Amino acid sequence: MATPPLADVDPSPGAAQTGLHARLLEQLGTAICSGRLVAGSVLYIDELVDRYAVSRSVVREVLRVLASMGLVDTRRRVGTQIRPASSWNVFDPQLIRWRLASGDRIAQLRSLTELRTAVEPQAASLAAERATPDAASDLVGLAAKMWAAGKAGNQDEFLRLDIEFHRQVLISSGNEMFVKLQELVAEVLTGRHHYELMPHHPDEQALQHHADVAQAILRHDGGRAREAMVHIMEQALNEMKSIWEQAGEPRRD
Amino acid sequence: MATPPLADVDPSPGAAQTGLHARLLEQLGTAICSGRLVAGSVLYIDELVDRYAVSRSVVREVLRVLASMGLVDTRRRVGTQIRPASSWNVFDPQLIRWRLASGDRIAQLRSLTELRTAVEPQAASLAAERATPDAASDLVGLAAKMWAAGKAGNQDEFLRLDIEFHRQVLISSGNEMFVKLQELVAEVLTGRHHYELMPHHPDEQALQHHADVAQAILRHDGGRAREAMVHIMEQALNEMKSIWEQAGEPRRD
DNA sequence: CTAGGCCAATAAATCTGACGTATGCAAGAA
DNA sequence: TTCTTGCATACGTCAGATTTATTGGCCTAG
Repeated sequence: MATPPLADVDPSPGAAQTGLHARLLEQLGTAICSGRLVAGSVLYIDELVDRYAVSRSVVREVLRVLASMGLVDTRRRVGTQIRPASSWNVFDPQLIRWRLASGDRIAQLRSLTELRTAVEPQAASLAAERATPDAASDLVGLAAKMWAAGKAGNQDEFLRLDIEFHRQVLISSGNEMFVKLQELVAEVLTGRHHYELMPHHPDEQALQHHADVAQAILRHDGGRAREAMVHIMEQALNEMKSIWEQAGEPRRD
Repeated sequence: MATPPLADVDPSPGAAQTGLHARLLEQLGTAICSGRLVAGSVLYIDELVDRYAVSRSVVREVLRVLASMGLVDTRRRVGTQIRPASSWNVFDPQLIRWRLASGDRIAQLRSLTELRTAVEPQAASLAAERATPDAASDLVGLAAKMWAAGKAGNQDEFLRLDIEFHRQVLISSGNEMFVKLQELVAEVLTGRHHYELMPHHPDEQALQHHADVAQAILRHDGGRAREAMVHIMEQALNEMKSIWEQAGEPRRD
C-alpha cells in the first residue's frame, strides 16, 4: 500500500542506473531492505507489470534474481512472498549496498566491522606463512608510505594507502573469501556510499601497528602479525563504535 | 566445445531438481565452477536455447541469476561472457555448493574452514557480552549433552549437538553475518553434500573446551570464551588439514 | 599514415499473447 | 469430522516480433 507508484521515467536515485532490469531490481531491492515491503506480504507479477509499466520479462527476471538472494520466494498459485531478513544472503554485495542505504545501515555497518575484526588478524597470520618475499616487501613499502602520508597530514592519500595495505594483506593470506570481504569493506571505507563517515585520524600508534604487521609478515612471524593487526582492528572498531553509539536518530527514508 | 550436449530429459544429477530454470541453473553453474566453461569464453542465448531445448525465457532468467552471482557478464552485441573466479560472489550459498561439488572442493573447504577459524572465537567473545542468561544456560546444557554423547560414543548425536552448540554461540553473538556463515559450515559438516568427510573424533580435550566456552559465556568472560574457542578451532583446522593435505589426486570431473 | 567520426551488422533487451501446470481452497461425499 | 474431488488461480514455459545499444569496419579529414 505504501509502495511508490511507478518508476517508468525516473532517471535514477543516486548513481545512473541503465536498463529497466537494473532499475526495477534497485527499486524492489531497496523497498524490501528498507522494510517498506514487509516480510510475508505478497507481490504479483501482473501487479508489478502494471505498477512499474514494464513487461513480464523484466519483472520475472528481477524476481528470479531477488529469489536467488533469498529476498523473496515465488510459488505457483501463491505469488511472490517477501522472506524474513533471516533468510537473506547477507553476504551478497548488492544486498549489502541496499542495506547500507536503508534503515539497517548501522546494523549492517556493525556486522561488517565485527566480521572484519575477526578476519583480518587471522589473515595477517596466514599472510605471514604464505606471502611471497615480493608481496611482503611491498607491504613494508606501503607501511612506509602510510607513515609519510600520515605525518604529512594527507588524509585522502592515507585512506587510499590504508585500503591498499589491508587489501594486500588479505590477498597474501591466500584465502579468496577474505579478499572478497575486503572488497566490501573497502567500498564502505572509500565512502562510495557517502554516509557520514569518521574523519579517519591517522595517529602515531596506528602507523606503528601497520609497520609492525608488515615487518612480522616479512619475517614469517604469524603470531606478531596477528597481534599487531588485532590492535589495528581494535582501533577501527572503536572508531566505528563512536558512530553507531551516537546514531539512533531517524533518517530521511 | 567440451560442454555436454543437452539436458532436456535428464532427470537429475544427485538430488531431484524441479523445473527447467533450476535444472539449467544447476547445469551452467556447475559447468562454470568446474572450469568446463573457461573464463573469457562466450555464450549466446540462442545457442543455449538450442543446446538445452528450452525457451529464451528460461535461458535469460538463468543468465540473470548467474550474472548477479558474478559468474557471467552479459553485454549487448557481445554475448554472455564467463567471468574469472576472482569476480565470483564466493559467499553465495548456491555457488559454494557448486564449488564443493567440483574440482575446487578442497580449496573451498579450506577457505571456509579458515574463515570459520577466524570468526568463531570472535563470536564467542561477543556472545559472552551479549548472550541472555537463558541462551547461556542452554549452551551449558548443550555442552553437558555433548559430553554425555561423546562418552557414550554416539557419533551421530554428537555431531548434531556439536553443530547446534556452535549455532547457538553464533546466534548469541548477535551478528547476523556470523549466523549465515554457520549455516554454510553446518551444511558441510552435516555431510549433506556427502564428500568423504573426517570421522569426527570427539576426544576428551574437545569436550572440555566446549564446556569452557559455555561456562565463560555464562560468566560474561569474553577473553576466556575466545581462548577456549580458539582451541576448538585449532582442532577442527587440524582435522581439515589432514583431509586436504592427502588430497591431491584427480577426480571424475 | 593517423585520428576522428559515420554507418551497418549484431546480439541482447524488451514487449506481447498464448498455453501448460502445479496447487491452494472449497464444495461435496463417506 | 475427515477425506476426496474439482476448480480457479498465478506462476512456468513457449514462440515471435520489435527495439536498442554497441561493436568494428569504413570513410573522410588532418
